[in-house]
Amino acid sequence: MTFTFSNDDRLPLYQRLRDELAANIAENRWRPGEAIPTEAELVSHYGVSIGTVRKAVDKLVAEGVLERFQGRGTFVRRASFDNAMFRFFRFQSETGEPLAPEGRVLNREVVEAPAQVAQGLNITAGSPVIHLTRVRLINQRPLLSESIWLPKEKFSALLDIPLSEFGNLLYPFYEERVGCAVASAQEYLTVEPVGAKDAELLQIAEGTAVITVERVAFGYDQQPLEWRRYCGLASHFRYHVEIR
Amino acid sequence: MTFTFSNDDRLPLYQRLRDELAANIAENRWRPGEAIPTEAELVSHYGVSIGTVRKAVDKLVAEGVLERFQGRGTFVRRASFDNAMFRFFRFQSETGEPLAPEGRVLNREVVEAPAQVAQGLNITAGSPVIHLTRVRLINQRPLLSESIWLPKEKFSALLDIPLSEFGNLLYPFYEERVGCAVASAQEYLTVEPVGAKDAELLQIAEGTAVITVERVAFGYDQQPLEWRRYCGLASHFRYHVEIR
DNA sequence: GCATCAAATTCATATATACGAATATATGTT
DNA sequence: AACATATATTCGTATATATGAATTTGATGC
Repeated sequence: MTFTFSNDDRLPLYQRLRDELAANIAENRWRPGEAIPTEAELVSHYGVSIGTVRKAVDKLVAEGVLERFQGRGTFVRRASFDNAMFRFFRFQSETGEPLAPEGRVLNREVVEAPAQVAQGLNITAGSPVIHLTRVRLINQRPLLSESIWLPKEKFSALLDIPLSEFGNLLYPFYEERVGCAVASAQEYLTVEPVGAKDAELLQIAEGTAVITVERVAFGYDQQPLEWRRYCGLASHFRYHVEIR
Repeated sequence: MTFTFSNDDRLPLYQRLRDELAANIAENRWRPGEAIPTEAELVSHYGVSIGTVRKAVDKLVAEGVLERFQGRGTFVRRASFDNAMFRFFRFQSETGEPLAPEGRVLNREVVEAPAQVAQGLNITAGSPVIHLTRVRLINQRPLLSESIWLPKEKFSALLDIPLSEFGNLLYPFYEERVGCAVASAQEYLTVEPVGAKDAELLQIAEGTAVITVERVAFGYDQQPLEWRRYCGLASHFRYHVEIR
């Protein structure tokens, strides 16, 4: 009744165990926010030593997939995109107020996936997708203009929900209504002159320099879930990196 | 004749060992590119187990300070800033040529440190600093305009060297001529309308949007060595991040 | 119910040991 | 001198074990 690893036996054992653990998350047997089995349980289930278990878990912690808490357990980490709006933009609060960002979906339509969207979502061009137009505001001032595309098949449940119920954060909303949790994302930044539609939504002059971000969001199974493009005034752009 | 740790004994042993190893690098006893003692030597010198040594080294590897090579040894990592020019900017090569970037120092002067420079270098405002004006070119086209400040005291050797000998990469040049190796850096990005001087150097119209980067470079002892501000056309800006 | 204390659970630290893999060094052969 | 081979060195993987720290759970008393 010992576990037999299904993957490549040329890899070190802790790597193969890492892959097994990751598969449990990708295939939704272990869900975000939940505890995975204890180290002792993993030892007996997989028939490896505690050192190997810890090394495999170490890797997944470093990858941001798991989170450990001494005395409590090891949990599937829920990716936090709460502050993604502030990753590249800073909006000064006059009086140091909390700066609660609001999200407002202005329009929803089903369209055929444009080429770039289809490529990002890894679907065939022309497949039906849901397209959301959304603005992010602080103190009623529109600061980011977003265009969001979702595969219609997987996200069709969103078509029956009034736009006013979408709330300020989309990813928890997706998870709640569609059961799709976002695990990671890739973002690509450029600077562009703003187009007519975004200019109107942001209440700025057409052609003003904006930072344009294209994002693909992935599930725990690495499948693309959402493609979006958003932009905000370049004069609000601020970013910091450490180089080593 | 056993080693006694000098640091806080409330910290775990591997942490304290990490700090001891890091101090050897910060105080220049172990130099970039060189091998540190073998794991077996560290075990006997510090009187700890191999597991603890490996955990301490693991940390420094994760921090980018050390580099391990199976069968060869563990080395102090030399930070590579070769591609820093391409971290935020992409310049298309028409024919897919190698794109060899050139660096050209146009001017060198000794001035009193402006407030922002002094703050970045952690010296008192008004202290003497060397100010370099430099452009980075590809195929003779100026693409980045740089302003570089160095503490005069530490870098005075640079004042005797003809500007033509500064070469295309400054950090290896600093290390060779001044003995100061750069270990890490912090960069802060914004988008600005270009000023008159930079516009002239970049041969663009004044007021064009440029990405402005402010950088503080640190030595292995975490002391600031260089402060610079550089800018390049915002239309050349491209950046990619992964979010987890 | 509620607070308090004890016990159990769970991850973290530290040591010891054995063997494997990658590389460098020494040796021997031609 | 050049090459092949054996040996030594050095980091990598895997196991076993003991103890400590942080947290949760359960028992107890009021």
